Amino acid sequence: MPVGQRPGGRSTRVRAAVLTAARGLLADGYAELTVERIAQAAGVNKTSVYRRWTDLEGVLGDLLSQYASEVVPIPDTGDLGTDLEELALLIRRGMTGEPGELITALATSAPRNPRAAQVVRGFLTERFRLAEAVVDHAIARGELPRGTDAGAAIEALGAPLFLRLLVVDEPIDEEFARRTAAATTAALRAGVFEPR
Amino acid sequence: MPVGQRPGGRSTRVRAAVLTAARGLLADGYAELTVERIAQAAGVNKTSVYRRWTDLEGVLGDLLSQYASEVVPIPDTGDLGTDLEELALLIRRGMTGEPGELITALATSAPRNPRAAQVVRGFLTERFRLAEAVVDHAIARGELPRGTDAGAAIEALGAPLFLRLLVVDEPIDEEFARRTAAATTAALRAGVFEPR
DNA sequence: CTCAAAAAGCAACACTAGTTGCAATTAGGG
DNA sequence: CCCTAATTGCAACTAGTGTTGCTTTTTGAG
Repeated sequence: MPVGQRPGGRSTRVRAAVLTAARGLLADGYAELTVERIAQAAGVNKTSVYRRWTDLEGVLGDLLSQYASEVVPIPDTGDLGTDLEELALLIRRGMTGEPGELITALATSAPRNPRAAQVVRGFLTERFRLAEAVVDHAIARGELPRGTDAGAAIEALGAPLFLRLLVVDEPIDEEFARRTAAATTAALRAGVFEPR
Repeated sequence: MPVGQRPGGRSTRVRAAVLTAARGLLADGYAELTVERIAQAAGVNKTSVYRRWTDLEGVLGDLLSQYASEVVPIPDTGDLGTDLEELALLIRRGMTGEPGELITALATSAPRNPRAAQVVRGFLTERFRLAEAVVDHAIARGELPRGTDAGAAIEALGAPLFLRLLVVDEPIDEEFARRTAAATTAALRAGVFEPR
């Protein structure tokens, strides 16, 4: 007797159709993004979407976790300043693309939707954690003292970019990313993120 | 024949009742905040609210503009580092209080509500502009070179605080505010915000 | 090929936000 | 005090989101 999940066949097809439809609609701005519209674009009944994902945020979260599983190349050029600059440019590219819209959509519904909050926070935490390697490498090279707070530094690096993405509606250009990286580098070198 | 607005009497009473009701409900978390609930708490019909403010965001924006009109004491201690630290602590206090919730609520609905976006941006732009005085004073004292980008520096100072307020759900404690200020000071002193 | 479980479709429904038309109230000049 | 315009209250209505019960289709093991 067949009991349990059903990973093959139509289920996967529906799942894929919904996710790609959501991706497509996301490009036109998430302001008009709705479960019913996604279902319609996917050629699927809205109940299927609701039953599987519960929420619009559920779909978006699923979409974001696809990006989360992608491997990102953490810069390792042998110099802290260059690494941080590369990192800032990397974050910038992510923000100006599709994941940027996803994060915006999820972050803005985070206060009202605990699951959405968890998804964004999880994504950022993971990415930030990976990025800490840049600081750790600098420590290993002796560029920074042992005990430097890598997490705090990465947070400081990313924050201005996120502020522009989510609140201030100003362009996140390369110049801006570079200057943000330079600011973080200067702060690190000045010992701001050393343990007290 | 009486033509025009009607600033006196019941109109103002209703307006005040709605705003104070909104303020009160905001303290219990804006997740459950809704126009109907506010109207009910104010002892007013919801149509009155909709007609006057159009939106929930309209009410919140009105509320925020009350704070915007309050005078904030920009620190001027004679030292850049101390000024920025005071400033960071000032921002922190604003965020942990009522205006913090207001800004969160408005910022999260900004992507879907252009008016809300405008209100938050206007508020922050104004506050940031005032804060630039701190950098300008340092320039006047000769602590920083002429032409230093005050706006960019203040943005860098505020960003990490806003990131925690809006996305990362970690405490915005004094220690964090102080370190953020120190990072910005270091970047300023290293000449990161000087014109190229 | 058969069949039971699982998933999807369908349609009706509940609920909430926001709108509209009309009646009742109120401000404030004459 | 009277009268007109502004404002509010009230109730019905629209639209869109999400839910539920049931039927139909599909999967995959035997």
